[in-house]
Amino acid sequence: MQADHMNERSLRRSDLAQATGCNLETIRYYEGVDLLPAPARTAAGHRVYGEKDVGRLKFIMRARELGFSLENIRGLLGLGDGALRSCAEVKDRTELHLADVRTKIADLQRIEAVLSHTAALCTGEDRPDCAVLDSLRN
Amino acid sequence: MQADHMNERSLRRSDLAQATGCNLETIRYYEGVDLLPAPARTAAGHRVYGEKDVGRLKFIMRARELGFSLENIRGLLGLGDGALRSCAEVKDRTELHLADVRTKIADLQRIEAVLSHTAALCTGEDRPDCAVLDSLRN
DNA sequence: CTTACGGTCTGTAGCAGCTACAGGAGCAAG
DNA sequence: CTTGCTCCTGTAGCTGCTACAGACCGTAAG
Repeated sequence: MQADHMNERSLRRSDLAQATGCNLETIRYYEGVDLLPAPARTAAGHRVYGEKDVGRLKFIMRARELGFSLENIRGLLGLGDGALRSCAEVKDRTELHLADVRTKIADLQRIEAVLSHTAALCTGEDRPDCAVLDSLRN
Repeated sequence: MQADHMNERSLRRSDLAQATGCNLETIRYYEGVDLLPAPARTAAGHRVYGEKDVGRLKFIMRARELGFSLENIRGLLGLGDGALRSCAEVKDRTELHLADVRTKIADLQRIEAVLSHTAALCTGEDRPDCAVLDSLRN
């Protein structure tokens, strides 16, 4: 990291990784799938990033933590099919995603119920028959 | 489907798919990854299945529905590193998986909380600023 | 100046767990 | 015999990375 001209620091790829907590290779991957813009290069071809890239990558990572797909994030970033027009569109996408998350929670809760029920039936003894296997066999 | 010799019906791959609800190609895939045994073949090389295969595939599918990985299912089926010895081992695996499921539920619930909170802040108006995006930007 | 050690570059293969094709052969009915 | 379906194999694609190999580059020590 070194001073550039005014207040833009120049970051190497490893600096960007460090600044965001993102994996080094993932940065290159995100560039490849058009989530991060192709950065400037040094004469030798090394990528040079700035503060804007830090912000954008952090945005992406936070959205990933919330379970948005890369496709969805492209939408949130205003890429893809035309720029995002309004708050209303973002809200729509968010609510669709929220519905998805709620469905997943419900599914997992059903699974949790079945698993905890059958596990409770297990004696834990050394016999070869097993309540879990029986329930899977029907 | 036709009578074989005694009470074993012979099933083609499509019959097995139909009988279990499994995708046709997935059956071949499961054979490739050693979840289903390589079946007998007709003279022309077509796979021939029996009732045991139906049971085994149904077992696999039910375990998949409960979120077990193929690796785990191999374990439950007594493949992999030596046959499964006892009910106790199955119970162990089940409880490990159960813990995993509970962790995923907790994660998704945190996500749900954040998403529903930020979505609620949205006015849904046509202005370009957005509570969701702001929260992602920090 | 040279040498060593790291960083960076590219492209590609690998992970799970399928799904879907292409291109060829077989089989049953009309 | 031909039509139309199934079946066969192998391989590529999907998501979201991660991890190499092999080639450069850049810097600091000796």
